Amino acid sequence: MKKTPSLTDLVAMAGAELTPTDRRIAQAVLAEPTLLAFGTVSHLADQVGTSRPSVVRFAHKLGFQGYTELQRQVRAEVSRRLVRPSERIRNDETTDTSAHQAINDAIDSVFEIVQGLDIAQLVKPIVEANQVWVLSGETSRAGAIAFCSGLSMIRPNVHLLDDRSISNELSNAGSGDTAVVFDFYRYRRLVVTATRLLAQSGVRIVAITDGPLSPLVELTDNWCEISVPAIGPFDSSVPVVAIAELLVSKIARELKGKTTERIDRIESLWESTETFFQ
Amino acid sequence: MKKTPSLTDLVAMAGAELTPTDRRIAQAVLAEPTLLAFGTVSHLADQVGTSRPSVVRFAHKLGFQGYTELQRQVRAEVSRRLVRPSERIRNDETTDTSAHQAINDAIDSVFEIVQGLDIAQLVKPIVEANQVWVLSGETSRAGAIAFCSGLSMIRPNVHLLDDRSISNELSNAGSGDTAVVFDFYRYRRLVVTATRLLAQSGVRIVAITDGPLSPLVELTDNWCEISVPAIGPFDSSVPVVAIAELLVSKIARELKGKTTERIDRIESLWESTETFFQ
DNA sequence: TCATGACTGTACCATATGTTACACTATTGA
DNA sequence: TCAATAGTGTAACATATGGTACAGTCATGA
Repeated sequence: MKKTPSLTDLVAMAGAELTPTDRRIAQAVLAEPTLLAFGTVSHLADQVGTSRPSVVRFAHKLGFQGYTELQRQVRAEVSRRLVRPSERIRNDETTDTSAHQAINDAIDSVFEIVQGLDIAQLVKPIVEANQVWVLSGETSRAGAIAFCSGLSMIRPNVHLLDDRSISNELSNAGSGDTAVVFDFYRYRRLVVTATRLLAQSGVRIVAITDGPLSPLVELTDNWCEISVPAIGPFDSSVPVVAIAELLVSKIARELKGKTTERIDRIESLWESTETFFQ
Repeated sequence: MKKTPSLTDLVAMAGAELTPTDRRIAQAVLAEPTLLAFGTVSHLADQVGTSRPSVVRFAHKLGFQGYTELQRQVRAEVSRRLVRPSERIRNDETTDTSAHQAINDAIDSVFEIVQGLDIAQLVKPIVEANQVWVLSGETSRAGAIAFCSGLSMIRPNVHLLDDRSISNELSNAGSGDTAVVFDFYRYRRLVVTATRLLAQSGVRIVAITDGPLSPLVELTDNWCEISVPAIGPFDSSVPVVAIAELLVSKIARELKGKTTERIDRIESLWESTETFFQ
């Protein structure tokens, strides 16, 4: 029992009482629903090769008061198809595992971005950099930590800047370096201004942030958008950590030969200082 | 080099020269592109709470001759998404998809644990604690950061112990306190020994670790098992961060009313120190 | 053959829509 | 404090749009 019958259903219902012209319209519209979702009466009429009134009559036959109403119906249908499949499920079953869903969606979108976007754009400056400086806001701190932790294993000269070290260390950065900045809405003033300073001194910027409206975006072309879900009342850093680790793995692949050597070195260093328990 | 820049790209390009109203429009449109694809100037203006001319000006700022042209662009973008919704599967780099799978599985198991296990066992000592001490190994550092960051918002006396502070601070811990320890295979010697010392001085231990064989397990009954997936050649901290944030949200629910007062204080502090950019 | 009815296009209208010019307001800098 | 400027809304306008009445066309049956 559907509350809203689909366009196909409506055409089927109208069925027998459709005139030849109606059928041509139906055919066109079923093949390309955007004609109806986006187009005007005139446009659709032209496409089908008929007159505007015929289109309106078609809408009447389908049980609508006019073209406008039919269009509204089709647009709703199209909108539903646009949202992510998992979201569709969530909307259907109102479970209270919303945090779980939100995180899964966010993770999915992270991988989507990594595959779709030109990730090499983000990786290249980090690989080539003389020194790498990492900055982060509050919710993104965990991501920055994960990034530094991983990146330190595969290349030298990785520095994590926090509130204390930032003012001292900033002067050591210069042309040939790259700064990787993690920050999200309620963008931290200190982080933004520091990034701006770095950009001005010729440091290449790679930004992980939450959208084109972020103040970080205007400082670089190498940025990537991450959506931040909520766990309970707080913003989650899970997706940030995920993208951070993905970046590291991409960089590792790029560095190839040099990488294994360095990891071995670090591992032996750790073992010699008895950092590990087993 | 994209032939047709996406809406996101366009907003990013316009960047700095967007007025506050422009940004409100951009935000609305990025969150819900159908507003632009389907809606009229009036409708969008109403949704955003502005006037029609502002919407048209927004289109101009993005480099279009008018709203109509901007709409055409967005419709094309939306149409593309309708035709091939499986754009995600396009690139099949096996490393990514397997990492994706691994992370999703790990996240799933985290939520299973949280729902299945008696999570109250972990939450209770933290809620009741006089002071909370947080320790972590290397891969779990990000989780510890996330945990501290969240927990500090909702209760006082949360201390993150790192290699430097651990020897000094350890003596401040005692009966009535709780230590939350994150550590995984290749257990960090410093963390394990410190935890043992804490346990001996009557500090309650909550451990997030990787199984019953962990040296942390023999120090407490309040522990929970997390599986660590791999992203490329590295261990991922994503599940640790997830469980950390889930713990925080559970604790927040437990503390209920007491938290709001503290959060308000922190907020006003942030405001007076102008911590944030916007 | 004509009459009937269904089907389709033309002509027209009220309204909604995108757009522009202009006026008002708030903010900035001297 | 005042002038200048950027930002935003009001008013007006030409056009596009959905809708309807009416006329023309075609097929069918007597």
